[in-house]
Amino acid sequence: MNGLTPRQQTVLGLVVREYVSSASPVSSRALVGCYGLEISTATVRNELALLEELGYLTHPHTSAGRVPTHQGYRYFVERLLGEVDLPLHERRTIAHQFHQARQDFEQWMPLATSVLARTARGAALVTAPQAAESHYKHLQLISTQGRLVLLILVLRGGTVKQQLLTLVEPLSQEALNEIGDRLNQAYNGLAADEIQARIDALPSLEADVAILVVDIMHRADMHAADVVYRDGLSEVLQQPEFAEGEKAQGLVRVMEERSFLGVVLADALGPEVGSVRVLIGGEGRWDELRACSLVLARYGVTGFATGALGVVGPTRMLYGRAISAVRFVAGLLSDLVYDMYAE
Amino acid sequence: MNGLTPRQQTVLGLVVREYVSSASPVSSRALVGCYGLEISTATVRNELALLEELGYLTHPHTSAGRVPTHQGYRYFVERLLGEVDLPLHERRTIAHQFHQARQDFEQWMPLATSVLARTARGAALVTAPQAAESHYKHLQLISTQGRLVLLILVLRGGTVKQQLLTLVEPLSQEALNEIGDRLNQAYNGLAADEIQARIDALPSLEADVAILVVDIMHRADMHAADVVYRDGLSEVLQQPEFAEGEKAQGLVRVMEERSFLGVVLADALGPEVGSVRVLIGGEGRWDELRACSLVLARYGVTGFATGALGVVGPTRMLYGRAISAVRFVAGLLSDLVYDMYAE
DNA sequence: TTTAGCACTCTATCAGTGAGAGTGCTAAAT
DNA sequence: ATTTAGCACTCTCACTGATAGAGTGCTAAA
Repeated sequence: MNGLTPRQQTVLGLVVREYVSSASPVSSRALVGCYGLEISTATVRNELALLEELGYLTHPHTSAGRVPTHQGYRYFVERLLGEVDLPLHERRTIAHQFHQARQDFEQWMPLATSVLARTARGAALVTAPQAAESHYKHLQLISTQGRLVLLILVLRGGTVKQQLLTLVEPLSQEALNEIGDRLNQAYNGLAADEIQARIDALPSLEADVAILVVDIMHRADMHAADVVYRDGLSEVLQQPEFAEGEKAQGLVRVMEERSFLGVVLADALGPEVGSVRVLIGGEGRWDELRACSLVLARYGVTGFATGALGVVGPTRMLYGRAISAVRFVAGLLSDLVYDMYAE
Repeated sequence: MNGLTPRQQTVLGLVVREYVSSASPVSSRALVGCYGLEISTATVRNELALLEELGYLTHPHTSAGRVPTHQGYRYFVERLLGEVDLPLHERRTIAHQFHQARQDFEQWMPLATSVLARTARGAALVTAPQAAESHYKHLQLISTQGRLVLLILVLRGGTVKQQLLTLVEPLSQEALNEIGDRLNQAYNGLAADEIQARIDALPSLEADVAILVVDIMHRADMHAADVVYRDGLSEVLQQPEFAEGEKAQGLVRVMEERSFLGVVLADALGPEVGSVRVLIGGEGRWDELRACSLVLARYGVTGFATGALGVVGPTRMLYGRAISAVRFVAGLLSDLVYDMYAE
């Protein structure tokens, strides 16, 4: 069903590349002039007219050059782009940065986001890895002042949750340690529901803490994807398609609104770690994204912990760079997650 | 040195209020018509001309109404606004939300940011509270797999830092607990430098961990303000002053760029918790902020832990709302920090 | 099948125009 | 001395042609 002749593919590819780099409609003359085609402008015009008829290109108006349609971009991404990869020196630089930050947990997400934004030349979004299901690893109760206690809960995979807890009456740090030790022995490696099922057997104080722990784990399962790291928004807003404030505002809203992001990520990616997905112009489902493309991937280890990451840009984006950057960074993050979960 | 007559003050105040609400230059007719002044438009025009001569107002062009200058806004904020406060029902709603989130540490910053943005009708920025100096509270080493160990360090004030640690050879969880216990006993309440001074006395394994702890604490002291919570940017971009993409981009860059924020916050606020500061049009020092005003405050407990928060908007912003919102939220956050540090 | 040539269309730009808004000034009124 | 009415003046904004330029689509020849 690949209805395009080789020459049509060449022409379509050139139109996309030229439009991506110039941001203005591409004329037949520009194609022949800049890319050394061995055919005349008239022939190119015929091909362009045909490609337009097939739905890969449009006309802003009668006497303007051609602009790719969403369908045109899709064809480009799926059939013309081929397997792309970042240049070796870039891959090396990035891998080195990740290696340096390997031990420093808190740097992972900001680093990934900033690297992704700069490499893909777009606005980057990264969500923290979320465990498929939280598993208890370690609890520590720390006495603060009077009846106020700081509860630190470590989950499998290294997620740390903290919560305040007000006791009915003050307890010594030793007493708190004992409670912690008992719960740690009883619950190590269990999921929230399994803990829930064993609460009855506990004395009341431990039970209170355990209820809180279950509550925290449930919340962690629900809301982990809420934390979204962003970077590179201002770079994207420099693109001419966002010169009008209204367009710019649309993009900013997409980037800012938590709920929307969650829906798009879930819908476009699904729960499994897999290949890079490209979403062009909202793909008919999201009107707010009509002018934008997203390049998305899920990283991590399916069944243990995964997160999502992606690049947002105008439909006229550098798909090659974006796709390879997303794939590469997703791979590096997956490695980090794998190290944390392999047991 | 208050050179303005009462009537001039009234007129200036009305111009500011009207311009803030209408976003277009204010004519003498509009002032008399909408605010029921008992004087004619001609008299108002005389006053306007005088206020312009004194530098409080400008003219976009000959036949346009008046627009406040930065100096005009400053006079308005300092002398005409008076003591403002949020309406009681709003204060109650916000206090209630904070009360609900009191126990849930991780909610504090996002909640404060979102409340601030919505209440002040601007873009909100909040930095996490940073201890003046980190103090050791508790260490926990958690065995993960093989030689990989998760180090959890709790600092006074409830800050939790996590870091990976690769051992030379695997150790059991019990052995790790013993190391943790020994360090906890030795270091409880100490600052990084004090720990540094006592490392020599330790066996080599403990010493390695202690070096890492000191390193983490130093990093915490340096970089805590790096984490900035943001919200409400898209609302501000709806304002007509950001209709051109270029202006919008300037604002987004200010909001996104870490380094810049740090400088502004440090410079405009200083290290002490104090009253609300208003920065109008960059105050001559920051050109990127020429079209923006910031309403800033430091919250927390001076000498223990403080953070900064603020609202960014166009110079034509609702100063009354913004100032009272910033003050109120700063107060609530200070209370939370106080609870965490009072010992 | 390709190409040269040409008519045609649409945009972007510039100057010109008239309506409208709002001021600044002057002279009269209080 | 202050306030006010009246009016001339200025500047913007929106609309209107008119023009140059870019680029296509079509036709007829190679």
